[in-house]
Amino acid sequence: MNDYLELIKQAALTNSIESEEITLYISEGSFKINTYLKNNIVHFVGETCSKLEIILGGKVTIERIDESGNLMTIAEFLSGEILGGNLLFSKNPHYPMTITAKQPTVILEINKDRLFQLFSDNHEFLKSYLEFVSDHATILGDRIKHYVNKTIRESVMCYLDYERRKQNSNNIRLEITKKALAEKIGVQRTSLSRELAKMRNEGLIKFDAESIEILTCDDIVKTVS
Amino acid sequence: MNDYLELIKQAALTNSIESEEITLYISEGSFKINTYLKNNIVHFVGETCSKLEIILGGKVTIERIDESGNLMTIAEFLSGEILGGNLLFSKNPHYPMTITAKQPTVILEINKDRLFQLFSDNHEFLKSYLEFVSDHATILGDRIKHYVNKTIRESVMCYLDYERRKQNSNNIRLEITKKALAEKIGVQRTSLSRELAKMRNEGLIKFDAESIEILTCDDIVKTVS
DNA sequence: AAAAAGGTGTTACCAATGTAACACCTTTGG
DNA sequence: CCAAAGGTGTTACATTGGTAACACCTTTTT
Repeated sequence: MNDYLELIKQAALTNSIESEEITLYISEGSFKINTYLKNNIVHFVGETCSKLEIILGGKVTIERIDESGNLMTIAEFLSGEILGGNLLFSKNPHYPMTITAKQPTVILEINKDRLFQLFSDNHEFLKSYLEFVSDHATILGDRIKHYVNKTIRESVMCYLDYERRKQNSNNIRLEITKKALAEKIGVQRTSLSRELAKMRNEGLIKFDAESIEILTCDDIVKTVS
Repeated sequence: MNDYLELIKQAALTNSIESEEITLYISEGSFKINTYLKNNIVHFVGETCSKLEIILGGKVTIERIDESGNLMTIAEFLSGEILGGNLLFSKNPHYPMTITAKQPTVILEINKDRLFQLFSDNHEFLKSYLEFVSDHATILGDRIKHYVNKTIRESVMCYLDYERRKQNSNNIRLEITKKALAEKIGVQRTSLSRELAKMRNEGLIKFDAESIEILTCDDIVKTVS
């Protein structure tokens, strides 16, 4: 249990709460720790959201399955991020999509009443909470923009640009499979494959199963406005 | 000025604030009233958001113009709704898209510090605020789902279903022009026109310049899941 | 009333992308 | 080590929807 306390103190949202308080809240049940294994479902689509959750470790994704059974990853949340922040106080507090753990995941659950109490007692906490919720909402907004990015090439460029900065190299190691990448950007695997082949023909990239090398940065800068 | 006070007392978010307080806030400048004419720009894309705004009357829309100059209406906000609620406390508080008044519009502007103070002083207000922000975020979420609705037919079905319920009739009077409808669902006018023609050929609808009549409800129910 | 502006309907053409089918790898589990 | 499962690359085909061009209306402006 103490290692959980440590994790809670590390999370940006909860680090302004005293350890003794945390212990108290856990013992009285208004804070709770849940653990999930890989591919466990954290929340089903339509489930009522009645608690705020903070990811203490691991990774969850929000996925959408359309009528034809195609999978699309809408968002990915890692340690320190919150779930349900936008839902909890909403008039229609139902998870709009299924949330799944993609790795062994530890989640802290905060009861709604306790949360509201924390807002009143701890202005620092309220400030962090608002910041988190706001950032999430803008992430969702970006996501819209991202989907308005309609061509596959644009989506690929976005991804490459992001990874290029992250890995600080033009030779990008693929941390996920191409199949997963296709799901991430919401296109067919074969269409992604085709577009990558086109980009190779045009001399923009080189690639194999494990990596993509960017040959001309100019176009990326142009495309990713 | 008194008529504004009246409007402020009517808005769901602010109706828990006492009239005297409101008057005080206005006189000290932490509340401010702004008015806009039709097609005035309320906020430019990229502008920093430093205040919360409440629409007291009129209508604003959030529009996106893509590289090719095509217009798409992302959202529409009416009296009582708030602007900037998701931005204000965000780390990157810039309006992601331009906000335009579509009618003569009156907006109440609340200073960030005053807002935070109100959260502390008035828990009812905090609750309403959280509810508003949450609902907005979920609206944005729906909007994603809406854009994932990729075929024009699906978007049209959605619109027809919505209007059918609203007007309580299968013979739907078009309150907006077809051009505007095309912008609303983010497609070319001609493509919408073509799709409507197809649906007419298939015996699903009849239409003219002012109305669309739904002939078979079944498909709508099937399409709009 | 004449002219200009803007909405509407239609169609030929084309680019983007989903679908399906297949061959070929690599990884995993018995 | 072998077989099954799952990722990868490729291509022919069909559909969707954007573009452009035009004719026809209605509304607004002068």
